[in-house]
Amino acid sequence: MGTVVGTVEDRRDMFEGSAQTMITPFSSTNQIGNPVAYKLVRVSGDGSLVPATDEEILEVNETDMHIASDACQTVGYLATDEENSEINETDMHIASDACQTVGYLPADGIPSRLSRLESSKAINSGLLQSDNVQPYTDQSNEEMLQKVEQEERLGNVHESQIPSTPPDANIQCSSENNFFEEDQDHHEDLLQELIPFSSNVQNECDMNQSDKIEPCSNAEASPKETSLSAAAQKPDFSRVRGEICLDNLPIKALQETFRATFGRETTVKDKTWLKRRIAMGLINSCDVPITNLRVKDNKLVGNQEKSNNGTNAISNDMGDDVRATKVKDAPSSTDHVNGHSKASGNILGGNHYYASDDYSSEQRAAKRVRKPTRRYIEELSETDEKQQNDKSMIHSKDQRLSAEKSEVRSISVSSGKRVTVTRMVSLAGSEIEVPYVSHVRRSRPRENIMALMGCHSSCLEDKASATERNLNLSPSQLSSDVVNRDSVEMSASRPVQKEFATSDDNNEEHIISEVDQDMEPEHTESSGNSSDDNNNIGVPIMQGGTLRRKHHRAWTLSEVTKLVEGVSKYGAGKWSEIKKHSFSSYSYRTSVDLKDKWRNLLKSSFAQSPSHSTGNLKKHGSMHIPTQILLRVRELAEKQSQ
DNA sequence: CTTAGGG
DNA sequence: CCCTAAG
Repeated sequence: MGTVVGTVEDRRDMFEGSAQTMITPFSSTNQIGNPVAYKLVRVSGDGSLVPATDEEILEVNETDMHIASDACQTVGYLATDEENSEINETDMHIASDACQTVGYLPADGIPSRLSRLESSKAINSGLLQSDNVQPYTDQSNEEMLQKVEQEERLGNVHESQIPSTPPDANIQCSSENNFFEEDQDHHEDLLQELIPFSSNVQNECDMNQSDKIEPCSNAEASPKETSLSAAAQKPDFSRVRGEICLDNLPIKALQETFRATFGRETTVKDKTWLKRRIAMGLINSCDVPITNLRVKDNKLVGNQEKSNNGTNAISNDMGDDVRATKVKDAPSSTDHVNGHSKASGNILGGNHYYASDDYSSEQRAAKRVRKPTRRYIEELSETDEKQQNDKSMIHSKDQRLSAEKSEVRSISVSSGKRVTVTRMVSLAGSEIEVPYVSHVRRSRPRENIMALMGCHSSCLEDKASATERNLNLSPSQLSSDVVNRDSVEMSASRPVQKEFATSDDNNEEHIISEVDQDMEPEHTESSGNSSDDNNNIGVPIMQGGTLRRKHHRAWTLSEVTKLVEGVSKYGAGKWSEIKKHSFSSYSYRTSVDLKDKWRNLLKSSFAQSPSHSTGNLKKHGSMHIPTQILLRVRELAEKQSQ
């Protein structure tokens, strides 16, 4: 790595020193050794950029992050506790629509606010949203860009377009974030875009990283620096891209790039989003067979560009640049993340698309911050468990945030409404980012998930594979990673499942139950059930040995009958006996189950028998147990008690 | 491991 | 159903 231009420090200085908010980095124009300068600009009607006035700036400051635009996403990187708290304190009311802004916060204390302001400003001004936005660049740059843009258009005309993709797991992310609610049009677009990638959480992360990096990238790159500086004078499209300075490109250009990169068109006009996607594609190709290895935590990303070919592209430079960028990141990430070469640092932001992104970027951004240690993680999990018990913890995400100091947290505001805090969880050696949700499940993974997975195998598989791919830090590890896959899937699937289910935890169960019900009929008892626990349910057992919740199995009348018989024969409390004799064929009914069921029967029988003649029927969904049986149960119960 | 109970 | 404390 050679000279670094526009390092964090530089930026900080910028922030502190000048009233100007920096939105657009002059990456291409940066001279080595010169700090990156950002200028706040406004896009005027004709698409030209107008430097922000002091008033505007002030306005921004006053805005305090209340962004009304649609679908804006702001990401704050928190490097320190202070910052975290700061953010927490501040309300981020962002309602946006497809904008995404990322703010970098230096580890030291640079006011998080600034970054936000940056974003908000940009959004407010419409920079991100307008199609014709021209990056604020040098004249030469502008020219170049325009040219490039034209060229790209021409060149890319023939390219295939895939307007929309079938909704899939990705949606989950959006749904999670209330995407739909905000702005449908935009969101739809976004969704479309997201879908393909959603499967790959990691991509998201990568995207973030790249994105994040982008602004600073020029400064970072060592090897390319020379070229960069040279390029600075004469921006060349490829060059620009190589630098990953997508910032300078107009939306159209970005879209083109996107198309070139992913082979399909994008309707998204969100610059940030586009940049991200592109970067993602370049860095981590999800779909690209040529997998690059990315060492998540650290350094290295050997990546290849996806199919940049189409466009002028990103060519080699891109790769290098990216790498360089990564490298730069690497150190920081390495520091905090953990020295483990394993690079367990894969981050999955299943639901929280952005969150994950944030996180990753955060890592990079904040050198000081260290990734949660394993121990820490454990603590966290513990905390979570506690949380369940303690409600106080639950809703106070913010508090938690502040409370957990050393931890790096990413906060993402999606759709402007919710601030999501994520935490890292380690699964099978890989770390996964999990959203902090109030209703975090218990430590135990649910089998339901598996069921879901099975049902949506296609989606899930894709996801899984994608995830896996991404997760793999190094080629060699790929193979080994498979082991982790399960866990990964689990984590990944969760979000997905949510998607399908519409968000409630319970959904999963319901879905499964449905399956069960279908196969359940009484006769099954005879032998079918006996076949085995897993199959019957239709829920494959989880390979990894991950515990999955027993699939909910409704008790059939026959089972109840048998149970009653068993009780009468062997007596209540002899569950193991009963199980052995009467339920030998039902492997899925354990003695505990019998006991529980009996308890329920008793309850219902006593509750209901006193009632009227028709008392058989229970109001609720529970199965109607014939009065006879209930009577018998009562009888037995009384007998037992005696 | 089997039971009982609480969750 | 899950989890756990007790025999």
